[in-house]
Amino acid sequence: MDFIRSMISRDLRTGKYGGRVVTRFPPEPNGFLHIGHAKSICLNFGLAEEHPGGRCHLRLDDTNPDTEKAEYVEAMKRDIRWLGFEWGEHLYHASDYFEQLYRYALVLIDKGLAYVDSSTMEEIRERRGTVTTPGVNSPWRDRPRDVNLDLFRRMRDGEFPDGSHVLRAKIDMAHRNMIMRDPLLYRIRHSTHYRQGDDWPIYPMYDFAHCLSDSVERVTHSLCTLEFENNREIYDWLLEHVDAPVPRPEQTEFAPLVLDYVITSKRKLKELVRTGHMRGWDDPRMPTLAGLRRRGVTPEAIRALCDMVGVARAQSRVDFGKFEFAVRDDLNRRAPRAFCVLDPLKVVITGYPAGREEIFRAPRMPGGDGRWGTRELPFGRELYIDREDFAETPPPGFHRLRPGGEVRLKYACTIRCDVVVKDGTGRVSELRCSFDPETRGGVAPKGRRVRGIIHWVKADRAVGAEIRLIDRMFRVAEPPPDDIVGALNPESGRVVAGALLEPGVAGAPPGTHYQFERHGYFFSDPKDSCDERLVFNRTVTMRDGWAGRVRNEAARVHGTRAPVALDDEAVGISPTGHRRSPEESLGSHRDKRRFGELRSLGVTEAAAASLVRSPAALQLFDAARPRYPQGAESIAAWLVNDFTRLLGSDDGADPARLDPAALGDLVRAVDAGEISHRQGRTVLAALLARGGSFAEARAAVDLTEIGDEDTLSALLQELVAEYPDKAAAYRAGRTGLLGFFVGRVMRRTDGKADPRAATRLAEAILTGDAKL
RNA sequence: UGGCCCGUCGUCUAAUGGCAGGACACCGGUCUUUGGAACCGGGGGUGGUGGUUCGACUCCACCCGGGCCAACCA
Repeated sequence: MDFIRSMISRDLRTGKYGGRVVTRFPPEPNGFLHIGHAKSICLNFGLAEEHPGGRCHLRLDDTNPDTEKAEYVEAMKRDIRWLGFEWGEHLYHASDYFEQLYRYALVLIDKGLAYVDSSTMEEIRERRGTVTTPGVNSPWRDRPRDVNLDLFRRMRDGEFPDGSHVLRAKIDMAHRNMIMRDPLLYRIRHSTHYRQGDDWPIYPMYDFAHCLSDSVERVTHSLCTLEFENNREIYDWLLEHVDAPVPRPEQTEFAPLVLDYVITSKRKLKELVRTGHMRGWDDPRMPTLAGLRRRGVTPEAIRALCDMVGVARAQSRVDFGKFEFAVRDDLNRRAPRAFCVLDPLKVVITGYPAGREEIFRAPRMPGGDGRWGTRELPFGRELYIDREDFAETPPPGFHRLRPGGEVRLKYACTIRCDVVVKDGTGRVSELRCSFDPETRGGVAPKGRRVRGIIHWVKADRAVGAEIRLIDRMFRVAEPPPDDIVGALNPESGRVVAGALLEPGVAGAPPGTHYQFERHGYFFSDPKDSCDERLVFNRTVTMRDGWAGRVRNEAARVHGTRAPVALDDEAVGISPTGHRRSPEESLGSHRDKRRFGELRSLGVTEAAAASLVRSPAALQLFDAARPRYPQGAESIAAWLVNDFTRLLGSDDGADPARLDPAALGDLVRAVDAGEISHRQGRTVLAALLARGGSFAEARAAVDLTEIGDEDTLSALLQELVAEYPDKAAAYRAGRTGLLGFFVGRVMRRTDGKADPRAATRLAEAILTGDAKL
């Protein structure tokens, strides 16, 4: 289960959204959906399907009139449905909320939280500062509320030209998050919107429109990709300050799908289409859903890929092999087999009468249950095989046809190459072969096994076809963003005009999948293929074991790889060549002095450095010490470890509630052995949550500990009986399993068992030394 | 140079502080009328250094590496 599904389960358990799961898929209709969107679609719509009563809205995020078109909306709907998802009645447009959004903006202005800025674009940019320097306030920042209200109304009424004013949130021009430096909320744009026409001269910005649209639709989980992490702060800020109804939607980010050899920038894809490098959004080389569909990739394969890739926050890059696997795995089940000769080489069966024809039958699907039936393969004196299935000087391991060698024509018979005929240029133009009638239909008499098996077609019965050998779009896995065109794979659209197919393929309607045996999976082009001219796109090649062997052979010949030099940076050493101590990473002299004092008190190096860096913890340290003067080292350790941890993980923990005296007492009690470290942690959590003295907190929490040997051994005996294989594995040397048994004891006792006793007993019982 | 986020087999991804597991790729084998498919088996991993803990992929600190943010785009 991924982290988003875990989060939703948790929300369902705690009733955060009253049991509702409402997601949304919010594309901007400024281009076509691509494989990257597929991940988001599968996630959002998948989540809705998984939960009873769950919904996923399709919302067109159409707040920029200059880039959006109705045709893109239609394409998006088509592509989402093709993937197998349905939004039902929940089709929305951000542009339908313009009136509501406008009113929300008035609320912000009214609260003094938004203002009309009349600076130029350049001025705004300059005053924003940089990531390391604060911005400066706009001279228009303190306009009176009524002026703002009036100006904004007039902006809405269309009184001002583009770029003359913007509406901005009034937050903080020195904010460390650049996005929070008075973000723009509205801009003036006298453009015709594809749905709203000329009704609106002002348009909301993404940050303003998105959170509010989510809120209007009562979305619960607003999922987006990692690059919006920084925008979460403004998302929450806006919902809070317009007093959006609770519970409010919450944004969660996940890693986008990044696939080797693919780009998913709509802007760049659009550019490739515009410049004619691609023949449209649905060019079969394109990573768009329309392109993939036309190439023959199935929605099932795309969904399988998304399942394989998972959902996480780590930046990741998916191996292209995963995509290919998903496609092959699906097509293997659904694509009937056929013979296709891409590069024909004539074969004359010298012993076969010229006018004669016989029919061999072959299964449409191999190894199957016969439901797919059989196909007919006419055979005669003149055939074609693929040129690459013959080698005049075969490389080692090659077991297809060679001069004097034998090969099996699949489903027909074995032939032997007797004569190689060449044309004037020295190129092989024809093979004269003899055939063995005994081997007809695949019978192999006398135990004579022929290793090579190749496909073929009968010369006068084959049907011609155009085959587009679609290949990966780029030559390199990670095309450089500044030179996409230069990285294009010139081979990705290779066209073979004169391919020959077995006759049964002749009537294939557009949009039919085939596996052309030994070549790969192909799909008759939905647009260009017709009865008069068959056109097939290669969806994916077969997995190529031969290529792998050739590769290995080459590696063997070229010797072993050079040893890899470990560079210093990779092993965590600074460029200056030495490892910095915690002390050295301290900045000021004051900090260094404090560090020295702590060290002389007996505080460890690591703890001292941490304490110096954390003023709040340091203050607690100083205040707690009088209560336990000898315990400097322990107090420091508690502060930098358990205390910091509780602050980071527990929402209810408030350091202000912690009485330093209680902390001192706590640490002393642990050191004195009055309570265990574990129990100490429990008490500390209580102290952080509710305050009070050590004695009070200690009395308030349940500190019972099961140390009783009889109870623990009985439990362990049960566990050993329950998991005999684990116990055996432990005895066989998998000592890591001790933790498994101890863990189970802890779980069964609700965390109350004494882990030391449990560990000791588990060891004794497992090794059979159970005299205790 | 700031803030936020992220580092687990080659790749993607799991593991309430308690067995480092799965998938793709790779290698080997069985079978096979696709150098395909199927089936079986194998190797391979927690970025580094400290710390806390009975026990750390998980918590703490620092270091190293990567990503995002300075559009009147989304």
